[in-house]
Formats: sequence, structure tokens, C-alpha cells
Amino acid sequence: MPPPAINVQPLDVGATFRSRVYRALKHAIVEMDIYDHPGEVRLDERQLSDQLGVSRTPIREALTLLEQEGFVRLEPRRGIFVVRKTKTEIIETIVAWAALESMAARLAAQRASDEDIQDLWKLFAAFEQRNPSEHLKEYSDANIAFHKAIIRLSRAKMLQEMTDNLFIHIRAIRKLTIAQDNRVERSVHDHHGIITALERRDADLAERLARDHTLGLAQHVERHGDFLDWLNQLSDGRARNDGGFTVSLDPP
Amino acid sequence: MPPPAINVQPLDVGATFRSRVYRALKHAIVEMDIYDHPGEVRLDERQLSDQLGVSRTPIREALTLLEQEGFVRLEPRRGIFVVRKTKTEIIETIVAWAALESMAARLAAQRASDEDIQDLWKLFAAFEQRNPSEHLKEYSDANIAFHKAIIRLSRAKMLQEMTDNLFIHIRAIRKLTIAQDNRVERSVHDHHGIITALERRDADLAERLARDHTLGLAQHVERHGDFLDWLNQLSDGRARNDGGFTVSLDPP
DNA sequence: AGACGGCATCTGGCATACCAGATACGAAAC
DNA sequence: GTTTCGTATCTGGTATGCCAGATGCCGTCT
Repeated sequence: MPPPAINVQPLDVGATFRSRVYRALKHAIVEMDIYDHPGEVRLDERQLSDQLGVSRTPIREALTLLEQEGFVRLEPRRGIFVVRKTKTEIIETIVAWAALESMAARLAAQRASDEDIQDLWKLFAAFEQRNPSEHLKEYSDANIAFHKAIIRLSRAKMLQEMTDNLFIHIRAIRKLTIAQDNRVERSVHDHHGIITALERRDADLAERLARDHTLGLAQHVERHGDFLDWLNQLSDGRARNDGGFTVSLDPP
Repeated sequence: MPPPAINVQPLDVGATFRSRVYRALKHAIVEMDIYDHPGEVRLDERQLSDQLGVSRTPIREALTLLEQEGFVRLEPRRGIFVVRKTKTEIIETIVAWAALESMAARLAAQRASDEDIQDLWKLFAAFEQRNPSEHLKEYSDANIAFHKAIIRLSRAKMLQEMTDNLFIHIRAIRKLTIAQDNRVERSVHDHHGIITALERRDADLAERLARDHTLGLAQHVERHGDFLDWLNQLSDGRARNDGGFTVSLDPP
């Protein structure tokens, strides 16, 4: 009998400051509901350095990443600004999302297991007796879970990575994506159709329904999203909204 | 009559070292045909600092970007390695490309001007009399131009940005994308069909043809791309291929 | 001869200092 | 009072140095 080898967990040394700062900033930006408050939000490297307790170097590297992902804009010797996407940019983001998710639906119809497809029903089981319109927060969560599940069932890691970031941008305007028109009812209907198409392994239908469902959101924003551009107009210097931005390493 | 104001060009101060290093490294990595040479390619921050004549700081920030885009892998205290994508990753990249380009074709059918669509024919006019198989290099260029044109005609800036990076990854295996089977002939046929669908403003058909055309490439890689994974196996320490990597600021 | 372990060295992560362009403010000129 | 211009200050970009983990060489022990 071999000696009882002690069980040691591998140390979490892989988390560099840069990656932790990156997650912290991304989390803080997403949580601040930038589309609810006018005025430009400005970040300061040295201030962040104080708040987070690390030097500017890893902060700059994290900001470099966030700039490429479209969350902030770095203006040399001017400042760092949280980006508010224009109406057109948001529509294009939704269109790109529709393209990737409809492809994911196509793959899911071909590859997903029967169990995984059946599990999709469970996401909305809680709303069969209750009116989704009266539980918008929970329904919104289930909605997001549904779309992420479609991507996951495609078993294409790259589609998942590419859509994750798009999701974050779209999630920022989630107040616009629900609670208007009869979008909730239509959403329930569309999801029903997509799951049914997956069950029947009808790749073409699943792809088309997924595409049209998300493009419907794009049309909705096209019609009701003009306020998104208004927010960027109100950038008078006085409205510099940099007070409410707080951040800490290792957010929840 | 106002005094003749002297005409001065705006200074190119917008190009930071970071962005120049980023472009230089990206260009160097793409140009080195990593899929033609086995063994891992390793980069050294200090060596690059010497070659490029800038300090490590902008180089590190550029490398951070390249890591996120999947071109290099940073291993703390171990090294910086040029990434060779696996067969599965390349297939998934092509699938994502197919998703975005087919959506672009749909939009192009709705938005593109008649002139722009007609111009697509011109890209292949030079090959009507000559056999494309005997001018593979030129045909490959025209092929790329065609796909980029489809994206451009969609007038969706975000689709363009997202596909640009995917293109680079796929371009690295371009030797696999042509000169096999009767892919060239099928390519001519497919392109013909796509342009015709655009002319008829048939969005559904254009989308489907564009998707199937690119997914055909994915299937081709699926069948003949096993060697891509072999390359990653040959990573014995002796094969460290770091000699041939040269880079300079402001590549052509 | 093989295995272990100490030590020199390499390398990416991080902290810090300095630089120059941009900005804000106020004094001076009109 | 308005405009102009110099200057102090702010801020991101860059250069540099130190740190610790990883690696590899080599001597020592068995």
C-alpha cells in the first residue's frame, strides 16, 4: 500500500495582475449601466492604480485589451473614456450576433444530444403558469440562458468566445430589449419554434428561426433606439461623470 | 482676398509606438508561414526591443493585443510563442467566417448598389479566357478580394472588423484552400451563383450560397487538414525555431 | 552511472520615473 | 471687458530597473 500522498491544491499563480484588473474593469463598466446616465465617463490611470493597489503597468495593459474590445477609448494625453456605442453600432452588433447564433443553431441541430435539447424546455418551464411579463427580471435571465445554451450546444468554442463579448454589449441595452410592445410574447413563441426545430433536427429551420428572432431585435432597436445617439450628444464638459466609477480587484 | 494660408499636412502623431509595433508584429507573424515549418516559434521581448528600437513597454502592450487575437501565447516566465491553431480551431474559424459572410451577403442583397454588384464580375473577368488553375496566385488574390467585397457591400462596419481577423488566420493555410481537388472550378461556379443572386436581390439565396460555399471549405479542411495537428506535435525542444523571425517598424 | 540539489541565468510581470502634448487658468495687453 | 499668450498642471506614452518563477548546468552523493 503506497504512502498516503498529501493532497495539495495547485496554487492560483496563473492569475496575473493584468488579467485580474481586466476582469475588474470589465465588470465595473458593464455594471454601471452607461446607457442610463448621460455625460461622458472618464477613467484615470493613476486613480485606478490607487483604487486597485497595483501600478499603472498592468492597468494600462488591461485597458489596451478593453479598448480593442470596444469598451473604452484611449485618447493620448487626453483621457480614457468609456465607450457608448451608437445606435448603428448596436444594430450591427445584434446583426453579427444573429449571424453567429443562427450558425450555432444549425450546428446544434446536427450535433446536440437529445437530452441537451430537451433541457432547453426547462429554462422556460417556470413561466408556463406565470405571466412572463410580470417576472421580467427572471424571464430576462432565462432568455439570456437560452441564447447561451444554443451557442453551447453547437459545440463550437470559437462561436462561444465571439458571442460572449457581443452579449455584453447588447446586455447593456437590455432595458430596451424587453418590456416594450409584445416582445415578451413573441419571444416565447420564437423560442418555442427554435426548440421544436432542434428536436426535429431541422438545421435549416432552426437556423432561419434563430436568425429571424434576433434580427427582430435589431429591427426593434432600429425603430425605438434613437435615444442611444442622444446620449452621446450630451457631452458638455460639465457633465463629466467620473465620480460614480468604483472598481476593485476580484469582483463577484 | 484672404492671405494664402500655407498648406501643412497634419503630423502623424496619432501613431503610437504600441500601434506601430502591433502592426509590425502582426505582419511578421502572418508573413512567416507558420504552417509550413514545424517546431515552435518563440519570441523574446528584449530581443524585439532591440530589433525595433523601442522599449519593452509598447512591445508588451502590442503582444497583449496579439494574445487576445489568438496570434501568440504568453506564458509567464516561460516565453512568448506564436500560436499554431489546431485543425478544429481552424474549422471553427471558417464556420464563424461563413456565418458572418452569409449574413453580409444577405445585407448586400438588400443594400448594395447595382454598380457595386456589377463590379463583382470584374474581379474574375481576367480568368474568363485563362484557366484559373494555371494562375493560382492571381486567382487566390481575386478570391480574397471577392470575399472582402461581399463584406464591404453589406455596409456593416462591424462585420468587416470581425471578419478581417478571421481572414488572417485562414489566410495562413491558403495553400490548403486551393490547388486540391477541383476546388478552383467549384469556386468559380459558386462565385457566379452568389453574384447572380445578388443581382436578383434574392437575399435568402445569396445568404445560402455564401454559407454553403464557405462551409465547403470547412469540409475540405475537415477531410484534408489532419497535418495541421501534426505540426503541433513536433515540439521537441531542439526544434525551437526562433532564428528566422525578423521584424521592423512600419512594414510595407 | 544515475539521481538529487544548489546556483547562475533567463524571462516575463510589475513598479517607477520621466517625457511631451493637451488643458486650464490667470496675468498682461488692448 | 475681451483677447492673447505664457505657464503650471494634468495625463497618457515610453523607458528603465527590479523581482520572482522557470530553466539548465554542474558538482556531489549514493
